[in-house]
Amino acid sequence: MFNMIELEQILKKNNVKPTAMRLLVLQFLLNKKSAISLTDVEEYFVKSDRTTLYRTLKTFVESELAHKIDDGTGITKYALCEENCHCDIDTDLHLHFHCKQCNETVCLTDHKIPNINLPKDFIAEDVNLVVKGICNKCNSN
Amino acid sequence: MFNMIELEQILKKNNVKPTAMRLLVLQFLLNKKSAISLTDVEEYFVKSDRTTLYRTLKTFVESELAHKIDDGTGITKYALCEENCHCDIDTDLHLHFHCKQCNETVCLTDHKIPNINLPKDFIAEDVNLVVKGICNKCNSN
DNA sequence: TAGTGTGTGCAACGGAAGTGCATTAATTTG
DNA sequence: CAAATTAATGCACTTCCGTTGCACACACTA
Ligand SMILES: [Mn+2]
Ligand SMILES: [Mn+2]
Ligand SMILES: [Zn+2]
Ligand SMILES: [Zn+2]
Repeated sequence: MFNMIELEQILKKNNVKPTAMRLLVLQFLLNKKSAISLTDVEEYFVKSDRTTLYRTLKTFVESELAHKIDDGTGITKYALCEENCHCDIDTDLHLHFHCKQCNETVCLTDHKIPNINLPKDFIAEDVNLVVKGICNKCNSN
Repeated sequence: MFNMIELEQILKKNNVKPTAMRLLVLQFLLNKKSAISLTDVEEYFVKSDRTTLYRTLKTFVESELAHKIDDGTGITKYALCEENCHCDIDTDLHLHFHCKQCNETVCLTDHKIPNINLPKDFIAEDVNLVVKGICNKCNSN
């Protein structure tokens, strides 16, 4: 996948100091196909503290390296942003899909959020679109 | 607004036994223009217990009298369904708007959720579309 | 090397949803 | 009508997750 040098560059590009933990969490996120929760990271890095991981993810979100996902499960998920993403409402926001069977949440980055007509005087600043159902993997089993 | 007889009929129509508390909560919901949280109800009915109100709302949702709204604030909101609503994915689901200023969440029942194209083998069973920003009221002040 | 700032770990807190169980109210049945 | 059954309510308690405060460790800079 990615070696440490590459991981470092990703962090530096987003003005995040490449500490050991951050590099590992970044690697973890890169290897995951679906969105992950704090608990997921916690269970993987048993040696590290929950708070550190929490703040690592927070740092990633604040530096636009990752985005938070509210998939309606009540558990906040995280996923890496795509290259050059600024979580812009018109160009970057995409659909999220939560599978009720395998309980995984995925970014459908190809499915941008459709333009939404709001009533007069409403101003949109952020949009969240989540579809729940059965994912492709679970469906073909 | 609605008198007790009418309120009773609404409950009975949805096979909910019209207890005193349920009638009052129904009335409260009917008078509210925006979606309400359990805490909202709790603060209004100080004499009643939170659990009772919690279960009242739960009963309403289960009997399709009301629907739950996850507006991304982390606090579950509730709003009455429209006449003949069955929370059907194709016909009933609508857009929700959360105002960052007044902190209110409203149902935009006229704005049905647009048809969403999913990748192959994905099955949609539920959709949640929430727009955050500034509402019409806050915008005109 | 001393000093300053940032990152990490431990502990504790807070809000909100949910559950178990006893009590009370309503409804059915003899 | 009285007894028995069922449903609703109230209180206490739990759980889960996100978050914060503070002390210590590490890293960089003067
Ligand atoms: Mn995403
Ligand atoms: Mn609604
Ligand atoms: Zn699945
Ligand atoms: Zn507003």
